[in-house]
Amino acid sequence: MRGIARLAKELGISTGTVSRALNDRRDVSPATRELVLATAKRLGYAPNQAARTLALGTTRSIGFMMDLDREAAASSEYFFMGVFDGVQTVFAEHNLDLLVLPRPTKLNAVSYLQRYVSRGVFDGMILAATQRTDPRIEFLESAGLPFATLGRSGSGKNYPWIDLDFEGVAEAAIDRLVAAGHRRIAVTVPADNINFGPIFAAAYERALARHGIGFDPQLVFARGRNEAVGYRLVDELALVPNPPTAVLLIFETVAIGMYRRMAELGQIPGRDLAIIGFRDEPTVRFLTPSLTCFATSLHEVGEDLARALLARLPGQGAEPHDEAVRKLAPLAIRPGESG
Amino acid sequence: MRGIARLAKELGISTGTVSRALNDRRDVSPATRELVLATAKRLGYAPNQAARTLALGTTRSIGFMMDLDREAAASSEYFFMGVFDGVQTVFAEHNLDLLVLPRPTKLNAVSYLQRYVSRGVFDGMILAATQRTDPRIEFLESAGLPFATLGRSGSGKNYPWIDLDFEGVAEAAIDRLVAAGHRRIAVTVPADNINFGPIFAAAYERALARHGIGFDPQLVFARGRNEAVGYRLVDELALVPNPPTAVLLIFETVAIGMYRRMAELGQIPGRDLAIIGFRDEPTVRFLTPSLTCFATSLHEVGEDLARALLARLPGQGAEPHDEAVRKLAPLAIRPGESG
DNA sequence: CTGAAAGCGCTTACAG
DNA sequence: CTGAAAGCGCTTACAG
Repeated sequence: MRGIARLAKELGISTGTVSRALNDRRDVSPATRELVLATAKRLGYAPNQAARTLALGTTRSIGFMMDLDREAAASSEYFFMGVFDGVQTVFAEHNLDLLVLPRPTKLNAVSYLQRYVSRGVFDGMILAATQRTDPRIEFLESAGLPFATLGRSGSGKNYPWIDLDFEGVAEAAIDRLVAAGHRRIAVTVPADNINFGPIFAAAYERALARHGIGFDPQLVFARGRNEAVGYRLVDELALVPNPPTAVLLIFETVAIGMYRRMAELGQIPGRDLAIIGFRDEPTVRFLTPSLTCFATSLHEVGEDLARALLARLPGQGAEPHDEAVRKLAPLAIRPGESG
Repeated sequence: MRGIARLAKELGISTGTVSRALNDRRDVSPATRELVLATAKRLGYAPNQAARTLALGTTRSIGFMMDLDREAAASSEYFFMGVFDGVQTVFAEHNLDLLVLPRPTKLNAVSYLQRYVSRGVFDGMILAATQRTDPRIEFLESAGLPFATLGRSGSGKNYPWIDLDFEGVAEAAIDRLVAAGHRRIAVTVPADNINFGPIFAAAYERALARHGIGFDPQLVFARGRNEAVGYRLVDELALVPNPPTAVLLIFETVAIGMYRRMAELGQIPGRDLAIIGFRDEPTVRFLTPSLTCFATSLHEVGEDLARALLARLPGQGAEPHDEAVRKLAPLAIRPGESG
């Protein structure tokens, strides 16, 4: 005999009563509740999750799908660490577990998701690195599983999302560069179909327009996110006719490669070329001259994401047709010497 | 009516037969099997995971615990992505799911593990970043849950592990540096209690001894893993009495900061200071002069890890007292210009 | 406040 | 080859 039955036998009471005591129902005498809890502790009892799920119809666990494809991920492992931590801060208060789903590179995203969804493994799901059109979103909507996304998308109807304020970043960066006298400002954008690519590019163009600066497609560089990109970018920028005097980076790690190439050329960021990065990742904080970039709390992004999903979960007093939470996480400029 | 009962009703047969057909038992007529599978597909049926687990006593999912603490993680950015991918390659053949458990920074590692283990959520567990003495290992052994670790440890008795061949790296690196005429060779080691720290340090010392070079504690730098460490390290090395002419890095990312500081000082890696890094992460591949470092297949490490665990799972024809798999993943030197 | 019983959705001896 | 039934370990109306 095992599980709750063993406890019940040990105590000479029914399993029903043990269950009620364990779940803190009020219709149990304080005495038995004490006794049950003490015995459970002594015997190291914990309720079997599968049995609980089956009886309750709820798993209390949430999946967070993560792409193993380095390029598709479009965020570093460190990025997610902060987010996971934030998500779990909120989940802990609601007795929810976070389980991360690392999608193998050779598996289709939707089939991978489906595998879990159809078997009822999760009560809800979080998606990251949303694409311009994202079949995962359509799938989850049609499956009727509550979900929230880190990033907007052209797909889907009424789902909650949290996203970084890419528009705000582009605006603040361009304002700062223009104020410093720059008129030829390049920008890097992602090379893939991640949703924030066009958003960032459009915001860049709008910000320039506000200052009466025309858009020059030659100044837009669709590139990846690693240091090697930055190393090459320095030379590429110099080759543009009427070369830019400043560049705004969607991936801050690119700055590391730029700094090194510039050092080799005897150039100094902020003097010979203005550089503004995106997030102030620990990985770029060591750069000198200090990199101008933007601070945001990944922990808070995670918390917001958790709350946005929570509001969609049944039993949270929310109607399924209530408007979903949508929020842009602000990024505060951290002025540096690079631009 | 839902689940298997709905299928059974639809087909006018018993749930038992449906189950047998679905699970490819042979005591089902080919005709009914076909029919059941077709109907299941048409209705989008997938077996409820909780019910299956409860009936079978097995979850077919494996947890991979990951530390969210950036320092405790002690692996570079993309390290785990490769490993996860490899693990899942093997798991896929055995119908096992990999779920990653991101331990919140403020939660004790053992309590976090226990939360899942005691509720029977996983059939097995994988641990990474093993510590010199690692309570998680003792806990899992006492709980009797099959597990494997990425990294050795002083804790535990007979559990399978896969580890990188730190000894081989130290040896090959020192051989190469000594052959190039270096006698004053510094080394960086982790600043925390990760298990490979002392292993690497000892191997470094032994390798020097083989060449008749005495150990100088002033040449050992216990440091973190980021670029800032490298940026400072260049100056710290120069301050050592009778300064080293070469340095071996346990964390290759440190090289990025070193390269930048050296560029500022007009120094060239490989000419003014020999540098050998550890793994050839994509993140250091862009460095010029090219960094001498070591290649290993994270995908294979993941596959080995999966197989090592698999051998401990019940029903794999293995006895619990069989000797556990223990394997050092080889790293092949990639000679560069830096040292 | 407590117990007996049904039910969650599966699987699997056991008959036939 | 198939069906009826028990069982996996929980929870929760329903009686009392």
